[in-house]
Amino acid sequence: MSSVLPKAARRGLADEAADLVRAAILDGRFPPGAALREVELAAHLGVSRGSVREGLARLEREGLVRGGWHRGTTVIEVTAEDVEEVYVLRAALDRLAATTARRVADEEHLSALDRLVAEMAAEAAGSGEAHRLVALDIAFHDRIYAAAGNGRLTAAWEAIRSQLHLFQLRRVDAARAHYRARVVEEHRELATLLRSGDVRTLARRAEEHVDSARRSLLAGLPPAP
Amino acid sequence: MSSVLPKAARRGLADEAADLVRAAILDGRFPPGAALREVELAAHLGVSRGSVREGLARLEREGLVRGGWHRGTTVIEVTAEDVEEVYVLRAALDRLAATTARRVADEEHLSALDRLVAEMAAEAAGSGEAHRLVALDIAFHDRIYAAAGNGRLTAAWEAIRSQLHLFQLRRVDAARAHYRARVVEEHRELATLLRSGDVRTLARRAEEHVDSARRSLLAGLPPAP
DNA sequence: CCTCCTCCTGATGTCAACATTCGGACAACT
DNA sequence: AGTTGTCCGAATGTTGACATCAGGAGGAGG
Repeated sequence: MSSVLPKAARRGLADEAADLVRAAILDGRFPPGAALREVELAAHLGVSRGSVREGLARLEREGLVRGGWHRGTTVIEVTAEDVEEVYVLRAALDRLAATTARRVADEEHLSALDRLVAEMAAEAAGSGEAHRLVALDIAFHDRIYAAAGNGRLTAAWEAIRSQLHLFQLRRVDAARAHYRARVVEEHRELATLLRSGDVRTLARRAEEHVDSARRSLLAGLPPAP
Repeated sequence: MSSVLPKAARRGLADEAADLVRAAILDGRFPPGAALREVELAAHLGVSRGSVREGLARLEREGLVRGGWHRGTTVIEVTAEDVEEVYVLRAALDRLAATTARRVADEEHLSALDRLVAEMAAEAAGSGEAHRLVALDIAFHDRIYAAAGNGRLTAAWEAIRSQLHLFQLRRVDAARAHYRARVVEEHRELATLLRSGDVRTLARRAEEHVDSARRSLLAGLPPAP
């Protein structure tokens, strides 16, 4: 996840399986509501059910899937209520992350943010895949949380990160032009404020940034699913 | 939790194991830093290693234990940095939960809060176990999150709830008299503000409530563990 | 005496088979 | 016809055995 230190931490098959399934969900190969059967996944991924099970538990922690007692695991739906919940929480988390990062971020993190904005600008100018722009968007906020250096805060962010990723992908489908036009400028402003801005202004802008995303997504959603 | 329908949700052995181990940690039978060996727990609880493993994963999601690749699972330490992280995040979450609950809470939740304050007052007057007072403290905030009705927000709260429980137990050890004296009044004020208070005042008081707890805990901790 | 290498021990990671449970199909009953 | 009770299939929950790995004890070499 764009960490500074690759750390080479050896991961188990459970993490591997979680990554594969997560990628499949974000790619749309598992549409919202799809059932994720353990035996099926185990056979397809070439690992045991135990590992798949552990990987699915991880995705459940990320909020990408939901499961119940003897009721299997399914991909979450994207209802207006879900979007509302995630974005309201994200606004509070982003506000805290931004104000904290404003205090403690070092130059390395700040320049990394500038670099990401530059990449976003290049990507938005071209007409490439929208997926890549969304990935850069998420990576930008990953950096802010990393800069804040609060492990629990980062964990809370990671608990909604994947859901947000899924939502943002729908957002570009719904409002592609609008998204491309504003995404670069909004992030550039955030990067500037993080380097040398008033804390209160930064807090307000961080919340507004989320609110902007929420509204543009809700506009393209069915009102009552 | 206090839903109209008890739902009688049947739980698996993993949940059972997680509950047992969590209780043991909060009781002090597993002190901070203690190693939680899977085979040992499995034998002692009378279940298989797989179930214990899944239960430990759940406790890891709650932040009560930490684990690494082939490095086992250990109870978290209580360092000043950990306390700082949890309370800073909690302040942001509590602020959001309180302001949301102020808008959407129904009478049932509000009267439940009053009832909890009354119980706390009765408990603080007597000289019973401090554990019970802390449990009521946590339950009070559980109610606020339930009243807010945001599932993701509640999940974020539950990710630090058990750690907070652990910290608060240390807090009463460190500053027992101070805690008893203030805990009832602070919660009573929060309950009042939730029923009919200015939102901005409520938000400020919610953050101050957390800050008060943080400082009184940090005061009784070793400076550099 | 210190350093490095090797091996060993105890633990976790992984697996495939067994037991339990949910949900719907089907039929009997009212 | 609508409802209730029963049965069956398929998926999950659980288990014990096997494979793999981290960390330290011990000894050879410097």
